[in-house]
Amino acid sequence: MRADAVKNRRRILEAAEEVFAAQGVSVPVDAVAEKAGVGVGTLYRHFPTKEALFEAIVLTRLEELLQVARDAGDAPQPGEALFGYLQSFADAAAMKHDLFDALASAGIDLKARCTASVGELEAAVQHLVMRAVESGEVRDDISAKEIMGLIMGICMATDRSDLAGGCRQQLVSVVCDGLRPRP
Amino acid sequence: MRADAVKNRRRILEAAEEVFAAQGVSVPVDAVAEKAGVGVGTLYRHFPTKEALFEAIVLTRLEELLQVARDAGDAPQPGEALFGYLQSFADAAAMKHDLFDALASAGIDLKARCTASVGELEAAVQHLVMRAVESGEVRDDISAKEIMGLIMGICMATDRSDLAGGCRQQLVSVVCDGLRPRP
DNA sequence: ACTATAACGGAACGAACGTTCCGTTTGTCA
DNA sequence: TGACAAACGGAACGTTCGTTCCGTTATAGT
Repeated sequence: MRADAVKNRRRILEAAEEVFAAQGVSVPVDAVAEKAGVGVGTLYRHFPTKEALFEAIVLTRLEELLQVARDAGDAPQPGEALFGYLQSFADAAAMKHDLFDALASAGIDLKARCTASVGELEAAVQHLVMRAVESGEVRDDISAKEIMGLIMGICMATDRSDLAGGCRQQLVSVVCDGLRPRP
Repeated sequence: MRADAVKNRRRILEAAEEVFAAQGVSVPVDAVAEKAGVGVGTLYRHFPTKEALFEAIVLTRLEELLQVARDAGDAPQPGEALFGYLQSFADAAAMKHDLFDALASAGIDLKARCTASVGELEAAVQHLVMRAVESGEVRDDISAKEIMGLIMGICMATDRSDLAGGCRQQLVSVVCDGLRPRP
């Protein structure tokens, strides 16, 4: 591979990461190319479709979240592990619009690899939930999918309204309190 | 106004209500026109822009929700009133994609009238919250706007197609439990 | 240095969608 | 019933955006 090719590929990835995170994946491809300082033709030679580029970025994000979830999987206090994870999940989703888009539309029009990764993430969260339920710290009538949906909705609401950033943590904590078993 | 004009206007509104509810407001205008059995030109004579049509539908939905909120405003048991309202809100949003869209993008690109209606709705919810807080059934460190954020979360979670309808009640109960004062 | 070719840039293409325009139809009133 | 205006339908326009194409430029091996 030629030297300028590797350099451009890296620059495209960096630009896409930045632009997608800031404005979501609906941003035009041209904006990514411009940010990277290359022509659209160059971008398309490295990534055959916009969705391929999208996948390259989002998959790494999902992997990061997955890793965090798995790291929390064996923590000594399952309840705290879950609740802490949900906070960092919310923080990540709020900062990265692309991640938010990916999770929000999972299963609608996303390519198979993204859907699969979202599934893995759900499975990892499900594991956190199960452990928390077994330890008696979380009610047993709720699924990982539902919890993730709630958190995503909170991110959406705090993202798109004039709510102060700090209140996101409070909203997540409300949900966490609601997840505890009824006395 | 001519007889066929009245008839067509009504048919357009009915079609838009149906189509927007089922598929969200991003559905092409042509789809609404076809559903109504009229040409796009006719649609545009009755509603000068797509957004005008969108407003006409969504505003009535917001009015309905506002009415329900106000009806619950004087209920004898403030806590149950709030929790019951959250449930019906979630039920309504789950069925109506347009409502979800409207709330999701409130304050971004919505016309002033929609934003105003959302504000009214917030005020009505604020009243419900205040009464519930005063009666000691709901924690006092949460605002109506934040509650709306939680509602958004429920809407989003229930909007996702692969969740069964019954789990919506569980999600609402999680949020409601989280809203109760800490023991 | 020279050439073969990999890679580049960006104009151009096509599809989707909101909106407009105008020839045709239809309701209404004398 | 006849004529006029109101209303209709849908082809066409402009814009946005993903994608392709090709003439130009830069690289790497000899």
